[in-house]
Amino acid sequence: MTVPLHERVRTSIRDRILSGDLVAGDTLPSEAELCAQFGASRGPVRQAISALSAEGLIETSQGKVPTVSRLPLKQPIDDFFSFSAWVTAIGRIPGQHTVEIALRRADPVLSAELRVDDDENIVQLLRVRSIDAEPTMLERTAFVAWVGRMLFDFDTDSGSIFGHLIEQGVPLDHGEHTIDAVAADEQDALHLSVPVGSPLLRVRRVTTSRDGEVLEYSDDRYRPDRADLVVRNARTPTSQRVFVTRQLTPETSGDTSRRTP
Amino acid sequence: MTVPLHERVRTSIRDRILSGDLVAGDTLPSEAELCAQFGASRGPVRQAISALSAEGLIETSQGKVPTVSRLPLKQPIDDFFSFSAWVTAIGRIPGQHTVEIALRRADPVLSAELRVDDDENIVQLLRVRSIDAEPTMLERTAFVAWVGRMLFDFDTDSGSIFGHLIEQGVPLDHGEHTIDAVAADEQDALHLSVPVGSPLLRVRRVTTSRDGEVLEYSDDRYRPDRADLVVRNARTPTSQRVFVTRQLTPETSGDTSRRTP
DNA sequence: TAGTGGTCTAGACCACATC
DNA sequence: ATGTGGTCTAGACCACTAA
Repeated sequence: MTVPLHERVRTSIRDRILSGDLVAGDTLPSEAELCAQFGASRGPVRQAISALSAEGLIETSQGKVPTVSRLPLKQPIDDFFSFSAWVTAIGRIPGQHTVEIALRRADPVLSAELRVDDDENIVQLLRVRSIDAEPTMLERTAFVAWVGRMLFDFDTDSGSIFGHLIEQGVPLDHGEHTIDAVAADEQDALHLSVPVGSPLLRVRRVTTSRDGEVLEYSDDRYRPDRADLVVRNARTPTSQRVFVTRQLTPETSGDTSRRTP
Repeated sequence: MTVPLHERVRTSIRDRILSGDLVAGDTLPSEAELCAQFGASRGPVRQAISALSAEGLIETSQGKVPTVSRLPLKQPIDDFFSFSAWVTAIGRIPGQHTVEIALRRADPVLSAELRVDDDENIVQLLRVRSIDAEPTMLERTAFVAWVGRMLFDFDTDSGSIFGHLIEQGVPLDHGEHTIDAVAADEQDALHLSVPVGSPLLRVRRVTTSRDGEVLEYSDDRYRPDRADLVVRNARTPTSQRVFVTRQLTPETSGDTSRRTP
């Protein structure tokens, strides 16, 4: 075996959690049991447990057997990539309506983002995403040709393109999201049912493989009265983690602007 | 000593890095040297090194002595809390102009956010933040009284309030940032020199102590042509980390909206 | 009280980097 | 060839939890 023992223990436990064999709140086997099970000493077992704890999958404390975290089974990471995964995770029904899917020559802006030549073809997709049938986000996505072609034999109204591409083996791994605000143009206004010029939350995303090859570029615009982004972080040097997720805009989202008259 | 040996090793090395004794790119002592230095075996030393690596302060690889990361000395975490820290870190000059600082009774919305009674006093601050003298962000902050009082003997135009409060021992630890888009109101328009109704990127932040006590609430509005937020993440289960930071809006930020006509 | 995880030691072998 | 970190073992003691 070239794969280290502590890695084998780690992936074994992780698989049991992600597959649903172990559910939130369940207790893991004790260290002694794991040692026996893998014929290992405590070192590798503890290394695996420590890594899973850092990963956020389990929680440990002295004197008690580790338990599976009660966080969403899907890591927030995945939710942040996939609109469908997020909406499903919060117990709502995601919807999508494909306005257009086309294979065409890249224009200068998109060819630069996707790092392809100006005369290369790319696949473009325009979709309206909704939550419980209410239009929430307008998505303008561009794929490099070899990835985008996989969408022509896929019903883009049926669910998560991201999930489909990953199943097909597309190595989507790293995402860089740039967040700002824009005024709705005519197309935004039409599909999101807002007045032209109203403020939208824009998230532009460049998705790459682990090697840094650009696979996808997207310009997503959210109705701010329907969805927000949330970032949680902490200064504490130990166990500092950052969580990013979307959230439904709370009903009571009061206007806190003119509080200092 | 009740504090574990590996913790002592860890904080010792971390202090040397944060104090500037060890600079980006410098090599740490080897494990053997650390063992001798602390009179320890390899276990605790490796545990400390592993933690520092997870923290992002150092980088390790087989056969080579660990080196101090060349990431910004301040973690992105800190940059995301503090406007001044961020602007300074990117080599620009931060500026701030305090429009108003006042001790007054909390209105219903703010008292709810700060979790104080309706009849309690809070400290409110309205500041224009700028980069290289260009107004970039309008900040409406509210502090619980005992924290806010520390600002009356502090020149709020001189720099980072966050830094000042932390120096005073205010246990600012956890932040929850809600990000959306709003249309500029009259006050926004006046101080940011934009037309009324133009889209602004809004970041509302609730800052709490490690115990969850709410200390500060802020409503920050950015000119999207001046500053963006960036979120980087990865799907890979191992070493998955999320980075959030601000960035200057690139000059070449092309409009990618009407690409699918 | 018995079992658990948290800490630490002492020694070993291997893969990799450097000279 | 030597030193480095990566891995693993076997045993020990302590602090905490739960029955």
